[in-house]
Amino acid sequence: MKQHEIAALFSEMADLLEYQGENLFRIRAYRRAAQNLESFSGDLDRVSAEDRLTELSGIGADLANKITEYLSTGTIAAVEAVRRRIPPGVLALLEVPGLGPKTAKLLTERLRIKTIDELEDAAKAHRLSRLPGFQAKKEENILKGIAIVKRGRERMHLGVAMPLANALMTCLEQTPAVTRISTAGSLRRMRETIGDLDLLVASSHPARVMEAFTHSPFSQRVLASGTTKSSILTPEGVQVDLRVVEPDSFGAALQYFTGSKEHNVRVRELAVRQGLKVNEYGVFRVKTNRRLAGREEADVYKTLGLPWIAPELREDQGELDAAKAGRLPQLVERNDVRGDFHIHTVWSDGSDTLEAMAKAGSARGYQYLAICDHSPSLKVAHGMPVARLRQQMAKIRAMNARTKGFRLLMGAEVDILSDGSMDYPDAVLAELDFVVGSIHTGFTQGEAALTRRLIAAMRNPYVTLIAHPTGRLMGQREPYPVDLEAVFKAARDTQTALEINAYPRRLDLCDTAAKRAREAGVMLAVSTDSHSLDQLDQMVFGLGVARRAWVEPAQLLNCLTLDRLLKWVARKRARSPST
DNA sequence: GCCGTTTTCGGCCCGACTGTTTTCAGTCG
Repeated sequence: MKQHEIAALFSEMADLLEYQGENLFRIRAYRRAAQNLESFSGDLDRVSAEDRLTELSGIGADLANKITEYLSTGTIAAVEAVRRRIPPGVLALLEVPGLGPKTAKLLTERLRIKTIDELEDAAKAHRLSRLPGFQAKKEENILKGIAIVKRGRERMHLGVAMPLANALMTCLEQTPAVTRISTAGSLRRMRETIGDLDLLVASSHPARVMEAFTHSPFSQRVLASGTTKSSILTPEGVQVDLRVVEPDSFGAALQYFTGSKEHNVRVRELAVRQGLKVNEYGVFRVKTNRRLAGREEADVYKTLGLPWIAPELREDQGELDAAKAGRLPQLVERNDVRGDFHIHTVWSDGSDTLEAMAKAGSARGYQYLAICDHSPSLKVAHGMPVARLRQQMAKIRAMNARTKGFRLLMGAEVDILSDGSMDYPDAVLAELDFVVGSIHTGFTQGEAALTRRLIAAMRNPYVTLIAHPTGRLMGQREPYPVDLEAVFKAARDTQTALEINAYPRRLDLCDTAAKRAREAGVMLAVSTDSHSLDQLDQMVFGLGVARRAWVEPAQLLNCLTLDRLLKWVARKRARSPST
């Protein structure tokens, strides 16, 4: 994973250079190289040894040398040199919103301010107003910015952001001046966490929309307010940016406001090479300034000779090349999903009955739900002893006998014990339709042991799916250390599926890991880990991760029909256990 | 610092808002 270390160094270098007021394009080159390295999944040592580093996008002769230098010495002299020139800690100043490199440099050089605390003291003592271009208002804004940093700019997970965005949109839709409305930004791209919420409105009366927005119950404080762009802070401390454009520009504005920034830069570069200009108002021919597109987002891409690109792909991770070559994935959609795995009920720690879950699954158009309550060692979750599991199986069999067109699968979420063995004997697992293996204990065993544990479970012929493979809970628990590449290889070799857990705090595998798993030929499954009826609808969050991982229906276990799913499970069981 | 179906040098995406400016720099997305 050397590429991540190098990416971090390049990224730091970009920040340092920015602080120094270096050439912006040089800074961007470091940022771009860092981003590309971050998503590189090959063998960096080998590419370096074969002298092919410059084949990587954004890596030229200079950065290739720096990578080689790091691979052989563990440091990059140029980064060390720049570090020595800059007072330690000042980069933290850049975290204050509204405070950029120019101001940070001014503060350090003129007032010797090196930390956010020193900055706060200086602002309170009105020492900043002695600086050129500084007056009371700027001092005030810096103090507000510090307050935001200190409160902790924690990003929301999708489970918080999505309902808030929907409530805001419902509120704004009450205004007659609003003709179209959409989410944009990282929420529309379905990133796992969201910083600020971005909303876009089409209207011919922007002032009325802005009025409604800044005076709504969601607006506790107005951060910025213009005719086309305003920002508010909600009572929960969430920043919401609203952009209003004429209906003729809605598509172009949606494209622009959805981002990512890196994707947009690429799109605009592509436009320039065709004598075109893209901004939030449309696509224009540079020479004549004639507008060629703007009302619909798809027209923006079409005018540049591209098919529409799904928002989840817009991260400058090769989607533009794929689009040009006509090789965009046919991303999985909600209607492709035929069922959900990993469902809990009152039989262990869920809050709804088998009957209620079956009804809810059927109502969502599914063919099947795998009921997977906990195994006995997970006492806190009322894990079921074998006898109780068999009672549940009998009940499910009886229910299935009475229904047509929908089936509950007899499953279990079985703990993978610390030695890699399963919490039910194989003879019991063999009675089940679907077995989910999970680690819930012993997170501190270390990477080697945890990896061995997961691989041992995958070698069990009855284990169909590994749930939440890294165990992370965003904001609560870091992922446990595990060699994912080894896990992917074992998953493919043993024909075991890996879960994209759709619970918004988990989203585990995450998008980048799921993408690597897919590239490694692993079958994935999105499951909600539902403990109540409503949570079945969290499928959409897991699908967001799958789409960000370029997953097509054929790569997702729960897009199989019931018949084909059962055959898939049986095929692994028919193979003799791997060695 | 990267990159090339105009180019190996001279470009590199584009615009809104704020504060303080009287024409713009800084910051943000």
